[in-house]
Amino acid sequence: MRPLGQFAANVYAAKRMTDPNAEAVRYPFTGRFLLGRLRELMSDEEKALLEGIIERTEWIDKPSRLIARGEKTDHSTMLIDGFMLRTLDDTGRRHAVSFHVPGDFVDLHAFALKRLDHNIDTVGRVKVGYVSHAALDEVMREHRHLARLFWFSTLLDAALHREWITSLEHLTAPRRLAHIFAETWRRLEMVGLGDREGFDTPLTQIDLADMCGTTPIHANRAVRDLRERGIATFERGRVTIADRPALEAYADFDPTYLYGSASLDLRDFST
Amino acid sequence: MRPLGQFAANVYAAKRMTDPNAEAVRYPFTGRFLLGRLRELMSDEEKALLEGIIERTEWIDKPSRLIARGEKTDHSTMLIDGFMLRTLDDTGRRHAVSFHVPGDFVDLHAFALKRLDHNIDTVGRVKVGYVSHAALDEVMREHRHLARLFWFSTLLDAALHREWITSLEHLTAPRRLAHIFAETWRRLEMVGLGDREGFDTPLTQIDLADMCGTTPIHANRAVRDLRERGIATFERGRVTIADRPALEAYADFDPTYLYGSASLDLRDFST
DNA sequence: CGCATCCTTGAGGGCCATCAAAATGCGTGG
DNA sequence: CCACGCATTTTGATGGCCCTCAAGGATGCG
Repeated sequence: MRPLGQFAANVYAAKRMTDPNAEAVRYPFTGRFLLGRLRELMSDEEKALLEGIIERTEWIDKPSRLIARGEKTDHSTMLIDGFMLRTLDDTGRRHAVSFHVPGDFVDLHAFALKRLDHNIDTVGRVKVGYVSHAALDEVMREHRHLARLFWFSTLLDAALHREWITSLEHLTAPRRLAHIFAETWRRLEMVGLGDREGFDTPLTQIDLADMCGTTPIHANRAVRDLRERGIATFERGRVTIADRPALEAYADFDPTYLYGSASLDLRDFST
Repeated sequence: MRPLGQFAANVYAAKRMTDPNAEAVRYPFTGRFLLGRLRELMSDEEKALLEGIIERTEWIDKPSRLIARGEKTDHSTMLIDGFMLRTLDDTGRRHAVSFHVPGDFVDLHAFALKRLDHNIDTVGRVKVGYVSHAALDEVMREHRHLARLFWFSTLLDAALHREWITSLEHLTAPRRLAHIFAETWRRLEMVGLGDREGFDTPLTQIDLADMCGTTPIHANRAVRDLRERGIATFERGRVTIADRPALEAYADFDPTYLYGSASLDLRDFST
């Protein structure tokens, strides 16, 4: 994988970055949206507008299917706290096509598509915020730059999909798992979550299997492989990374596809 | 895979559809853009605008890398004739993450991302049209509805990615190949290409391998599998589908993710 | 007619699915 | 505090899919 550029070891060291925690406090519902990516290009007015169109928030305690494939929706969902999976079912089996962390506008694309071609499933306990499509439409009509940022955020999803495809095409199951851990950790860092040793997550090994495209049994062997290599450990509720360079090397991980602020030369979105 | 709804056997039979060939004649560069999807919602003014911002067209005779990963671009590319692959390289091997047919605005997302995280490779002989980002920006500033359609078209790419992921996660190589044939045929039909028996394509078995995430050797065995089952044959330059229902059943193919006009209830994009 | 590219086939081995079963951890209720 | 049920995690054995290495055949182009 040819690297596109250097990525600072500590993504928060980059210039023009926004302090993650301050944002999350000031904008409790939407403070992590595009954090670590292009949030530094959002004006205070835009941030306030976005925060203001969250009409309702909700805690969902148990893993559940928030939106089923084919359902017609008139609102979109901001993931405020916790994790979600985007999934597709085939006979008796669930397949994950992407994973979401706080700050992700998980079904913004439903605004344009109206019906999703996939499910949105919660993982563990989550807090979500709802925005009506009518409100989105109104805000976007008046605020072209914000509309452009919304577009950008859906393009990020597509970039994640592409990386997931490549990962499925050329990595073994343990390496794919390593890739998932590496990506998740980076994305959590971007939005001010995770810590020095790893991150907390309510994912089960069954979820990991859905994400790796393997069986739970083999996912377990992949977990064991990472443990025996001294790369990472997985316990219920917690992923601990013992050796980050080894993890990222094993996964053939190059974070440029995340379009993080630390690789600012990657895009030019100031208009 | 749970079907979302019925898809007419002949996608052109649906109401409110635009005649594919007439469009391609009237708008020689962009007449297939969103054809079979939401083109019927484009006004004549919008169609003319889009056609007008194509600044230059070019025939490219040999398979080549049109845009390399990481390259900075100030224009986007409309695929007018022929086929393209979106690829990522890893050590010595190319992996395809999506496939493009005429009418696809292949790197519209480069407008927002500026640098792509993947390559754009041509397959066989292609004709492309170029649009500067400045022109795109100007058109989108004045024409909100057209801007929305551009957004929609990039969301289609993401939907294709998701289907590709699912296909990789749960289908064997011969079935993935069948899925690629089924999808390609449908998409060509949408834009007025392909025919009753199949479609012409300059894809090699090496390309098929890159698309399936297998080796060329195994791709060849997948081709043989489809031939021996009486489902489809692949010769240089031509895919012939012997048994469409068998093909689509074998591939577990449900075309709703293509968001075609024939499944109009899938989205509501009239604003 | 030589060369390059693509297609085809065979043999051996590794990754991962499936079937089967047991151990661990957690929440609930007694 | 313990008993119990349930979901999750772990391990073993067998077999199929697909990779790798190797080699030969077809096709098209200069």
